[in-house]
Amino acid sequence: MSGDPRDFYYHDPTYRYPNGHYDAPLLPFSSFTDFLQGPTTFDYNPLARAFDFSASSPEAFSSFNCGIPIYGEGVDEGFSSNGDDGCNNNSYQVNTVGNSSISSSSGEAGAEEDSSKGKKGEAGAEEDSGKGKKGAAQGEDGGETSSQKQDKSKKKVEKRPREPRFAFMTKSEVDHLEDGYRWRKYGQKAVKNSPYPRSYYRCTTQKCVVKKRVERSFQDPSVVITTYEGQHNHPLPSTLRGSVAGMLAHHHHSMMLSQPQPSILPPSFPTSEFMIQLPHSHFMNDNQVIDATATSASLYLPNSPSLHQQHQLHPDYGLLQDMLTSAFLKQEL
DNA sequence: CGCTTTTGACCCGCGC
DNA sequence: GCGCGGGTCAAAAGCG
Repeated sequence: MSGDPRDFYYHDPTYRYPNGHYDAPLLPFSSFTDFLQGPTTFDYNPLARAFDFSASSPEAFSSFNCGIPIYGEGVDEGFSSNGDDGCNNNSYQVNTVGNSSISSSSGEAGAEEDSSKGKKGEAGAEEDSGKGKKGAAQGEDGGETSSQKQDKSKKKVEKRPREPRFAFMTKSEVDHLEDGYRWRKYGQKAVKNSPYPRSYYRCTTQKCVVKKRVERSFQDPSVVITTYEGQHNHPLPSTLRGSVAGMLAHHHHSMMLSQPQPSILPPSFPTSEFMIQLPHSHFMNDNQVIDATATSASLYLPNSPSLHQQHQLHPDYGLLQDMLTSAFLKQEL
């Protein structure tokens, strides 16, 4: 881990990496002590969940951030660059609410192309990706392996576009936040320039290809950066209960049924729902900070103090959604 | 016993 | 072509 200077840069939200990536903006939120009862959690699907649910864990986190990274238009490849350059090291400097400053490096590395490495194992699931080849390597059979490799290289399989990703930061003592879904960890890697590792999780539901990465910000160890990729194709596990599950499931459901503009990436996360509505340019625009407490939420626009607004928080995060939407629209004006 | 986590090896794209 | 770094695989270990 040496540091690449880039890691410490402030990334211009509008900057696009050569690969086409956008730097993602992050929206910091603060204190929902409400549910915060848990140290945990929440992370995942964004805000929505965050807002309410979480339930299970009892600790509290004082603030969380949420952001969307990317959508590339080109979906594509973008992310894959793992290389050193750009992608992974993106770091975002986010405004902070109160005094905590949050910044993260999320690397968005994304590199996942789906197919890449073959997936053999779980195979079942994805049909799609198909491409996979198995990890030949692992085996020792050289022959096949090599042939397989050739195959791959020769045919360029088109990689299927990567699922939209959604990242957000959460102040939490625990890395893995409860979000209502069941996940299985399938890998962990050291993060460049960070003492904290990044963990990779996959949704355990069959045929669901949603993945998520969890890592702790090296700049602010109290912050956990969670990146979701893909959309769940199933309801929340019934085991999770309660309102949480119910709400989430409900929400999720409706989202799936109503995806208006496919072209724009509708990530699976509730939050993304409203994010999608925002014009890119503005959305990427500077850092917006949202401060939410159990009873109210505020959106701070660093460059426009006057836009600061407060709203009552409802049990239903829909309100938050509205708040965010209107806030962004205002900013636009 | 079944599922999850751990963990080292491997794959792959990219820059040099 | 090589090395780097992110992401994934899968055998082994751990856990309830």
